[in-house]
Amino acid sequence: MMSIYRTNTCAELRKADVGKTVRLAGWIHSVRDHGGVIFIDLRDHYGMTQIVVDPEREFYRDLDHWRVESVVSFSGKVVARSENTVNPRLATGEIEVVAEGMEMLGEADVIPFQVAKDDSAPEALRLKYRFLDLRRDRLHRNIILRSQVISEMRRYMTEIGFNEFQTPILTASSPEGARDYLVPSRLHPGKFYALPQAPQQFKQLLMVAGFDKYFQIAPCFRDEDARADRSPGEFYQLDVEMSFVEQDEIFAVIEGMFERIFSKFSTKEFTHAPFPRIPYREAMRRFGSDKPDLRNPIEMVDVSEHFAGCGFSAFANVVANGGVVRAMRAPKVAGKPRKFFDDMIKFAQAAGAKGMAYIIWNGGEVKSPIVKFLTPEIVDALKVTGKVEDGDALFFLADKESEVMKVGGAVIPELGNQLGLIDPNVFKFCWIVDFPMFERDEETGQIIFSHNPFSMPQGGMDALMNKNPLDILAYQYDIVCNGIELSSGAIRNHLPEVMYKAFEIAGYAPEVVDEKFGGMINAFKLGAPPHGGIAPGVDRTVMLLADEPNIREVIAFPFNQQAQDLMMNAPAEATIKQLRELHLQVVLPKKERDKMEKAQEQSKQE
RNA sequence: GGGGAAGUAGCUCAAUUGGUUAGAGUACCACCCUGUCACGGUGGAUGUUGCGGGUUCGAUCCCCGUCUUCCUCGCCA
Repeated sequence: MMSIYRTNTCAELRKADVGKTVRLAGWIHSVRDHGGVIFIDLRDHYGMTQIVVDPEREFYRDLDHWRVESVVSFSGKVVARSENTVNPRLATGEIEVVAEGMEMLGEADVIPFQVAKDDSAPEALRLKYRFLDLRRDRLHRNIILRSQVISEMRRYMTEIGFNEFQTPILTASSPEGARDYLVPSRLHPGKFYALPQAPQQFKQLLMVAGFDKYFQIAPCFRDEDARADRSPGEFYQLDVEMSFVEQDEIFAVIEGMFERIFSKFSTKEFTHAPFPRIPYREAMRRFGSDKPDLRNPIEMVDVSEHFAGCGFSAFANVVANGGVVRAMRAPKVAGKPRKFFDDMIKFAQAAGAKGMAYIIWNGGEVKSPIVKFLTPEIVDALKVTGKVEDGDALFFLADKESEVMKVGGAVIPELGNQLGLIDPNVFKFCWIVDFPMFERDEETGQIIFSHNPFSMPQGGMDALMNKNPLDILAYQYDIVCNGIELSSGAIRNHLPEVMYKAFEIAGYAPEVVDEKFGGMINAFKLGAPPHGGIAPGVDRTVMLLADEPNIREVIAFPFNQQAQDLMMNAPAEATIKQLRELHLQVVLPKKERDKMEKAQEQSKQE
């Protein structure tokens, strides 16, 4: 059906349309008033078309303003532009529309920041006027990309036999994990629903129900603080669960999904399946991180044996006391000024290191503050172990292993960035596998679950009965791209006996397990298939594809860092009536009370 | 909850060592201009320098407090 507002979009008209009478509607992107002739760029979702207006036209004389971002519709004739006025940067640049009539559909006031030009407005303002910000090219494209990525995920999952399900948004609080968002119940005074942190239990129950292959573009809610790559409040994940599978079968599904998405929506190179699998402990040892950026060639190698009993007592003592010395090779830095090395040491110290040593190999000479304490044999051995080439340097960290890993995890990306070793034009994926099932709490000394208590321990019951708990690995994995964790997943523990035993090791009696996870355990007692899954983050995936450093740039209506919606003014106070219906009473912390009293005083004075 | 950075016109920024009338670009308003596409030109209006206090003859600048925003640590099965 023909629209009364337009015959064509602003991206459609070409030379072949010359002579047609058309009607276009959109936003006034820019106005160039030359006195005798006025050019208007009319913009809609699809593109832009130049409108030519004769100022003698009645509709022009009657109008006070051509204020940008007003919504108007123009009728007129499509005309070919003369050769020297064609705009090759515009898809419609070979034609223009000579306006014969115009209708103002939605006049705009003065806008708080520019839409047409790159006006770097502060984020709070952009969030308050998000609808304006979303008109801007970059953000508009990001949100479209997000929509297309989600469509493609659905298409892929459906094609390979998965069914999409919906799970409850109002559900029960889960006792472990992140902080929940709670929703008070009106019918049940004093009781609360919780918004799901993830549909974890539901998707497992769908497997127990025999549905075999589940997916959902699932909203998840966590009341935790924000980061650049973590939006507070809510986010979306491609939630996946499969029955009768082993880890590798899940990997194949997800690798296929990422291959599909990244080949379709990015021109950059990316890792093809199978993605490298790196055991957790190896990743920590080599990169000091369980989300390594594999674009960065720098990693740690153990050189403890070379420093054991050496003349550099600071390092020799660390080794003698059970610590480690690890080296990181910085390629082609021999020409760098002293300041580079001093700054790296300062950086390491800020990350918690007591210090950082280095040795530079340059044209057969060795430069280093510590070399005078070392024999030539040790220096040569370090060169071999560190795979040093002439012009390279080694940086050394010595401490307890956990400290060295922590500092190395900070220094490695910093070195990679500073030395320009990270190629922005590739995506490097990897799986981190074999997470430990248990770890020792450093403060209390107790054995605790190190990640997910519901993962299947490798070796099953036998391992739980006979192995040192700290040596037991779980079928638990992460997928990482360019240093960003896209998802965790696991083969689940579907055997009640194994579950009770795992919880027993972590210090939970069977009654406690029944009380907290009774629903799941009962389901597992009535015939549960082996199953597992994963849930790659949609926001982070789009962030990578759009090359955006901040997750808010790929979310249409994000919270700010304080978990507020500045446009809708959320969260907001509830009315007395609402509170009464929900049987709630608000008790503000003192700080907030003081703030409110102050605000009330001020409004009284006014 | 801790640490860091920032806060000056609607927006982006400047303002010498603390110095007298706080400037520029852009947006806005008026006028001029028939081929621009970030059009150009002339002129105009626009400020509680986040807020409160202190030091000083004098504070955008120094000090204290406070608020806001971003980044970060904790947190994120």
